[in-house]
Amino acid sequence: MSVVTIKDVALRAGVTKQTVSNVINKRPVVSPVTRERVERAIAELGYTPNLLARGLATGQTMMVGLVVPTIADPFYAELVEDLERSLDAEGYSIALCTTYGDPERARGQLEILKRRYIDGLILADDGNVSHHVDLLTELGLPFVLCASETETPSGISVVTFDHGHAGYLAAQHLRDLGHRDIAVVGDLPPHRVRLEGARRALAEASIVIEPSRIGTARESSQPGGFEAAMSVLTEHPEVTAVLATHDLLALGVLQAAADLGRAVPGSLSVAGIDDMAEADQSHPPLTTVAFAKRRMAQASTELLVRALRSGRREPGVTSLSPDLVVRASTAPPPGS
Amino acid sequence: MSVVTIKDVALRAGVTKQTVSNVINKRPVVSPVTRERVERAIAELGYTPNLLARGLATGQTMMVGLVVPTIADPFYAELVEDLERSLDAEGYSIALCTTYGDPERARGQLEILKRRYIDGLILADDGNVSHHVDLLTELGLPFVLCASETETPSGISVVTFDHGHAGYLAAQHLRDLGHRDIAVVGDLPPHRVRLEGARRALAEASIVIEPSRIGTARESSQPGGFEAAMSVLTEHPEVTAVLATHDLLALGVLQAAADLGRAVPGSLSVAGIDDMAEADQSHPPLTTVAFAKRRMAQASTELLVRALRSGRREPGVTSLSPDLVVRASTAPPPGS
DNA sequence: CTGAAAGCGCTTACAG
DNA sequence: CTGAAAGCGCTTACAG
Repeated sequence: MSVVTIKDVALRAGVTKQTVSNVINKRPVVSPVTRERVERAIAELGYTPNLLARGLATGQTMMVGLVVPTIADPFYAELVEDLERSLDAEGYSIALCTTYGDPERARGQLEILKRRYIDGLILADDGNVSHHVDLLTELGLPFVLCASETETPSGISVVTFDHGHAGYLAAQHLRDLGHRDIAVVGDLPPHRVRLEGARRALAEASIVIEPSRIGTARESSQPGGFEAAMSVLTEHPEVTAVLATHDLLALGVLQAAADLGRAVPGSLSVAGIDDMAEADQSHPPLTTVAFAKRRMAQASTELLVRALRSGRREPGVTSLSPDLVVRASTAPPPGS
Repeated sequence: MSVVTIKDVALRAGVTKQTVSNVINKRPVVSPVTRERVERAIAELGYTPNLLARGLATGQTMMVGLVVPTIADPFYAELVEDLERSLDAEGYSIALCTTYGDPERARGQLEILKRRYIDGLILADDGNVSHHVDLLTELGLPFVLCASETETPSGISVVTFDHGHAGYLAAQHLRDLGHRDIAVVGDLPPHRVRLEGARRALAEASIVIEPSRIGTARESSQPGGFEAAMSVLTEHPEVTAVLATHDLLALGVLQAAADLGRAVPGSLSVAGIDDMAEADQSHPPLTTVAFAKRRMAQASTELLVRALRSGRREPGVTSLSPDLVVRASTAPPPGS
């Protein structure tokens, strides 16, 4: 345990500690020869500034809090890893907090972070946004919100994905393949924006999604997608492509297609949205629209760092564009 | 941003700050009436001690570093989440570092953690154990190592799983179902201990694993398991059960069984080891042996906290017992 | 360009 | 049981 302090360095270099401090902080007020001497002393002693003390003196801890509902969900795990990477690149360390979606726990965690005098924080929406936002503004820390959903509270910095464009891209892809008889599986409230985007893409080719071809899933899950797909596909065997508003639903659609003897993509094309890890491993691998967590991480970091440097809030919504990922579950309609 | 300090509280309560400090730290030297007055002032002002300042004064930051190779791997993600939970329960916050398996990066991260004066750290083995151990002892911080593999450097605190017992449990299960013609897929160097355990269990029923029935996989992956299983099962069609030394391999075995027209578990039983998330979602769901990350997290936390309190190292290996998880991929051999 | 002083917010002996 | 002092390791004006 090296307990070497700035005082030791000063002693060894034959100067006072504020001169050492000046050298460390690269203040251009130190004569080259003195600097050189101090630097040698630092190297010889293996000195490295105590961040706690510095934090207390400057009010800057170079530490940011990361608040996520859980890390067991791969989406958040990836996001946290990407955030760690981008924040690390800016010199910030990370204090990780998980809330399990519990507002009480979140409050406790935030209290502690505040007592640690972190510089700011990034939190991933876990559905309790409004609650957290109140709490956060109360704490007075700069923060940015990574919103996975479409609701975006105003007056704060939020980074989100353009869900409408996601729907647009998926539908555009199916449309460009030549599909005209397209069904939608999903129609869950949080996916409405995606559906609208899909409508827009199809409208460009004068294709209208018939209401009867929209299968409302009871929940965004594989079974949910399965049931909805079974019902839509048996009622509308003429459908050649299904757009699922989430990969989980799409996985269920794949299952339904197998049960109905519809080869994918030979007889039926299936596209999802999200690009979760499983999308890559389904049979066949799923064509989908990816939300790039890394970009979300970078944008969030950038926003926070800028706010930290400038010292003022920059409220507003940054909407990230998703990417189409074409895999093997989509093809032109049969007989084209 | 509440900037209320101990001084403000003292002022309001009409005492000096060290009396406030005494109240906060529950030192039994304060008269009830003074305490009451101080506590009211604290409540009224919403005072909460600055952990940075306290850390500087006491040398205790109540912060521990968590060093893992990645969080994108669900194993580590779960472990980190469980560690966060158990450490939080002990009052510790977490500084998260990912190394990506890069020793250089690990060194950098550890340097920073040291400068933050964290109290101790827990790190998950990423294969560079020995490297890290040197670095860590050099840093002089109390730490415990979560070793997922079997190699356990001595002289330090390490928590690991009993891999031999894992193999034993899997083999015992197959044995007790009545299987005698058992093949093994795996045989990778890191899985040797598991294989030994399996041998032990089978030996108790006088069953010997014929060397020709051991399929050596080129790597611990689904394709690796598939290839090894194809070769063993075609050469030894009499085999009624396969023990894979890892779930990934077992998933490959399942695939091979499907290709060979062997129904699982009707015609062939398959057991894995690890209980990764996918094991629950295969067809059929995989019988396996689970390594309880939560227990690993708890044991590690306990060890570290004890070391922190006692102020001295407690080197040694804590070997955690795994659990058999029976799902649908195993059954008695056909015709029994 | 360098040094003496005060302060960040807390705690820890140590007198009274 | 309470208060005055010194210190944790750093930084920030401010004289020289």
